[in-house]
Parts: sequence; structure tokens; C-alpha cells
Amino acid sequence: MDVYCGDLSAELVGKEITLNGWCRYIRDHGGKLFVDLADITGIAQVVFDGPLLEQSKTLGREYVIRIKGLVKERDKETIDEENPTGKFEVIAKELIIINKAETPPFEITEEKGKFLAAEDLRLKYRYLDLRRKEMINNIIFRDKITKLARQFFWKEGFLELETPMLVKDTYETGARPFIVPSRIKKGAFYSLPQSPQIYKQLIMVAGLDKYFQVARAFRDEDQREDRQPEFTQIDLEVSFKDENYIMSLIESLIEKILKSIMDEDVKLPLKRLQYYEAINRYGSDKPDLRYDYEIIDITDTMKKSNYNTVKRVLESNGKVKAISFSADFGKSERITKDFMLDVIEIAKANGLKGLTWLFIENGKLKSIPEAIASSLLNIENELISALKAKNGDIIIFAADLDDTLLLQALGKIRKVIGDKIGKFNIKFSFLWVVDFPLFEVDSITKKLKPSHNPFTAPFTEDIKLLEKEPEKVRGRQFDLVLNGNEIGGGAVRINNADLQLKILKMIGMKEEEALDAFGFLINALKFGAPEDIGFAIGLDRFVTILKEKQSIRDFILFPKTKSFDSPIDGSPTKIEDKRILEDYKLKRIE
RNA sequence: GCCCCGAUAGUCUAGUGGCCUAGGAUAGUGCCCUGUCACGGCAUUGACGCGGGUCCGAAUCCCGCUCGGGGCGCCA
Repeated sequence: MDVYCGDLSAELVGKEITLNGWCRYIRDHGGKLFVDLADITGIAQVVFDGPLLEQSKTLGREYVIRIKGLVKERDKETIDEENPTGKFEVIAKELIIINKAETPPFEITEEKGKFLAAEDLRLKYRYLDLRRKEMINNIIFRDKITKLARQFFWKEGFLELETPMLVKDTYETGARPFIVPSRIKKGAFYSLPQSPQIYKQLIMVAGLDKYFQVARAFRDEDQREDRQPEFTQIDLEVSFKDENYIMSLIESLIEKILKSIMDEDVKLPLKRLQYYEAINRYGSDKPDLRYDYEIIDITDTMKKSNYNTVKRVLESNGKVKAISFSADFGKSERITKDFMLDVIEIAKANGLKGLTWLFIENGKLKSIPEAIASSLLNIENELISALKAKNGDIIIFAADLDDTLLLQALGKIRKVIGDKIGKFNIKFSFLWVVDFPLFEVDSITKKLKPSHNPFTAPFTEDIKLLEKEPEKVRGRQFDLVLNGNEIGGGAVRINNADLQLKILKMIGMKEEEALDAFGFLINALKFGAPEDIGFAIGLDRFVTILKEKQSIRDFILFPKTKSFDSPIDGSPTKIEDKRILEDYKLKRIE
């Protein structure tokens, strides 16, 4: 009987079984030899003695073997409490060495961190890294979520449909795509999809009214800890539905994932925050609401103070905004002066001229130097009560003429403080951010650009503002935020050809450019496009946050490095000029 | 394009101008061991990313490069 190593159990005691696995640890005692045999399920101890002893001594680390043997309950004093199969062992009767293995270039160990090899080495030998329990768990966890999502959408009547990987280049409006030269059509290129966006809209026009896909997407933009050039979205699109349908559908999916996979409860419906409210209260369109630290406008109070630095800004119609938080973050650790000096540096790096910080002791404001607190003496109580601050709290505030900059900088600082204090009473804080502006104004070119994508429908009542006050038009866009990270986004799509063309022109495309790039979509909208709404969850990021890890690379089998190399196969690699020229009629210039 | 951090045996690390002939752990190799479980004991092989500079003297300081990581820009 074939058994997995992790499946040794009481029922198997006395039975002869076959195990296949890798020799993880070998303990040679001279007259007896123990092997920890590992596979995807776990580790089983195999005992070699008697006639097999000599052969077993030829085993090395990571040799792949098959053994036949007798399952035995271990003597009490030899039970390994650390190992789930530690009450049992297998007395080997037959040993087949399926394959020898070279000594691994790093240790495949479960000991946390101690021997964990550098990531670039792990990625080069990813097949060895993936033998580690932690990685196995990550990959299985990801599978569970994908599987659950599939079952969920199938049950809701969605079709799992595949959109093309070789698509039309639509660089004009979005992320830089990876391009693929065409061999047949000289000088022409496909792109790899930045998202299945347009194709799923076409699926809706076709009348296949509920689509989903576990879709790969590609973006040739610089990387971050939570960004890879190719990544996976759980992507969906529906006809004849609205925002409330999608939000409650996604909420229901989240609830199921958290309950059945994480055994965590989530309170539904999720909180919804309007974009402007999120910005004003938290300085971010994806605030982390595991902690409060709300940004409070103290402009009016500060006007009465004698704090000249700030007053000068106020005289030019600037604003002052503040955050308060506890200096004490448990385990007798406290916010230090050095940390606050770092915070001031962060403030400056984000464009603020400076930042003031004070602390409250016995109901009084204190500062280093004392002069700051003195200049605020007349508004001390008003300030403390406006911020709902208490003894032991730190108050920070900053003033600036540019309200947006002020809020964004404080939003960054709020996050730094939140991450530092880290005393969260909620593990997962989900949030909808809704009512985004349809456009952003590019700070340099002053041109309009879509705040998400150019296919998002404006609010019907805002369409009249398109001509004169486009920056006030709200888009029917909603983002899903988890612990301060955008993990999903959805929108109602434009289903009117004229409006679609108009929006494309508003973001700076000439009519012929717009038709050249998106004519196939605009044309489709003329042939009976239904009401259309969709959503996508960034799967890699989602699983990473649920597992409370930092890097999405630990949840991707073969990730790329920061410089876009693929350590496992060494790609990208040069292709000989001859082939490029003959097949694609392309020439390399240097 | 820019900013910041890092690079010492196969691996993880110690190291802050002379105590370094570079220390430890683990892996490897050889020998010993019948109850270990990251077995143990004894012995042993093995390293300062590359190039330049400062200095009497550089793993250590400086410059450049390479590689890796974090961030800004970018990511509809």
C-alpha cells in the first residue's frame, strides 16, 4: 500500500506499506540508521538495521528513495512530540534508491530563519526551496483560495473563460506592456495583457453575462515588494448588475475564504468610505483601519496660538493637521525621541517643511525644546480635547499651504506610526473605498488622466460636469482595501460608444488615435452592449496579506527578481541576431 | 531615471584600521557509535563579490562596477 510520509497513523500499525520520499535528515548510529523521509505531506522516520543497514549507509541528503516496511508504534520514550507522525516509524524491509542527489547548495531546513539561505540562491534552486515546509504551506494555501474562489463563482453561475495572452498593444492608457514581435506580420507586435479588461467587456457584449477567470496579467513597470511583472488576478465581469451586487458578492467570497480557510470571522457588510473622506481622515485612498490615528484639522485652534512657525503658514491661508497616538506600544517599549526625529525626516521627504511633536504629561503639553509647548499654552486644553488625546500620548502636527500634500504626507506618517506601534486588535481590516474621482490631474503636464482606467463609467448625474469641471466627476469605481493595501478594484464600465470616445479624447487622445487603439471596443459597444460591471482581486497580494507576510515572492512558484531576471532559468536571455533578423526582420542597434 | 541598505567558506554569521595566520555554527569528507529525531564524539577540507585608491598597514575607510533587497517616480 502506497502511503504519504505525513499520513502515518495508528490504523497503519502492523501493516506493510510503501513510502516514496526525499532523505531529509540521516542519523547514522553505526548499528542502526534513521532517515527522516519527507514528501509534500510531512516527515516519516524510517529505521534501517539488519540486512539493509549496509545499503542504507550509501544514502545521502535528498536522495529519492522508495522503501517497503512495517509500520510500528514507537516506544514511549522515543516518541517525537515535534513531529505529527512522531508516534510511529517504519522499519524498512526493502530499499530502492530512485535517484541520488548532489549535496544541496543550501540547507532545506524548517528551523526558522536560522539557516534560511539568501533569497537569490533560493530562487535559483527554487525546486529545493519549495521542499521547505513553509513554502509547501504557502503554495497549498494559495491553491485553497483559488479552488474556493472557482467553486464559489461556478456555484453563482459564472463561466470560467480564457481571454487571449497575445493581445493588441494599448500602451496609450496604461501600464507599459511586454511586447511580442510577430513573425508573419513584419514590424508588428502583440502585447501581453496588462489585464483582461477589454476582452471581458467584449464577453459581456457577447451576452456571456457572468465571466470569471484566474487570469495572469503582465506589466512592464518597476517592481516592489508586492509587485511582480507577471501576477495573477481573480477577474470577473457581470452584466445587468450594479455596485451593490458586486460588493456583496465579493464580501460573501471573503467571508467564505476567511471562515473555511483561516477560521476567522469578518463582519459584513464591510465598511465603505468615500474617496474624499478617506483622504481627509487618513491621508490615503487605501487607509489601514486596524488602527485609528485619524488626521484632525486644527487650523482654527492653531490660529489662536503664539506658535509663529505655524502662524506664518496660516496667514497665507494654509492648514494645520494633527494626529495623536499613544507613545506606549506594549512590552514596555515606548516611542523614542530618535523615532520622532525619523518621523520628521519622513515628513520632509514627503514635501513638508517640518513637523512638530509634543507629548502629554499630567494633562499638560510638553515638548523638546520647551518653547513649543509654551507657545501653545493658551490653546492647550482645546488642542488636547480636539485630538481626544490623553496622558502618555504624542501629538504631531504640520502646516502647509498645499492641503493635498499635507494630507498625503500625514497619511504616510500615519502608516509609519501604525506599523511601528503594531498593536492591532483586529487581524484583518477590510474596507471599500468608493466614489473615486474619474480623473486625476497630472501634477507636471496638468493633463487629465484616468484615476483608474479610461473604461470606468462616470456617475450619471456627474456627466454634465464633464465639459467644465471634469475633475469633479466621480467614477463608479470601488477599491477593496485590506490592512492598508489595495487588493482589488472594480467598476461599472462605460457601455456607450460616444461616451467612451469622449473620455478617451478627454485624456488627451486624438479621435483617430483613440479609434486606432480602442476602435474594436468602441465598435463593439455599438452592437448592443449591456450594463457591465466587473472586479478583480490581486491574488498574490491577497494571499500574502492573509498569511501576514511581506513579500509576494513567497507565494509565487517562480518569481522574478527586482531587476526582472528569472533566477530559475536565467531569462531573459539574448537571442542571436540572425534569428531575430530572419524570423522577425528586426535588427538590433546598440 | 533617482535615493537608501547589503555582499566574509556550500549555507548562516562574527568582524568598526594592526589583536585576522579571519572566529563560530551548520553542511561536506574520513573514522567511531543500536534509539536518534537539526543525534552525538574525534579529525579534516573550505571564505573577505570585482576593479581602483588612501595608508607603514585594509575584510574594515574612499571611488567605480556587478549582483541582491527596500523605496521614489512609474504601476489605467
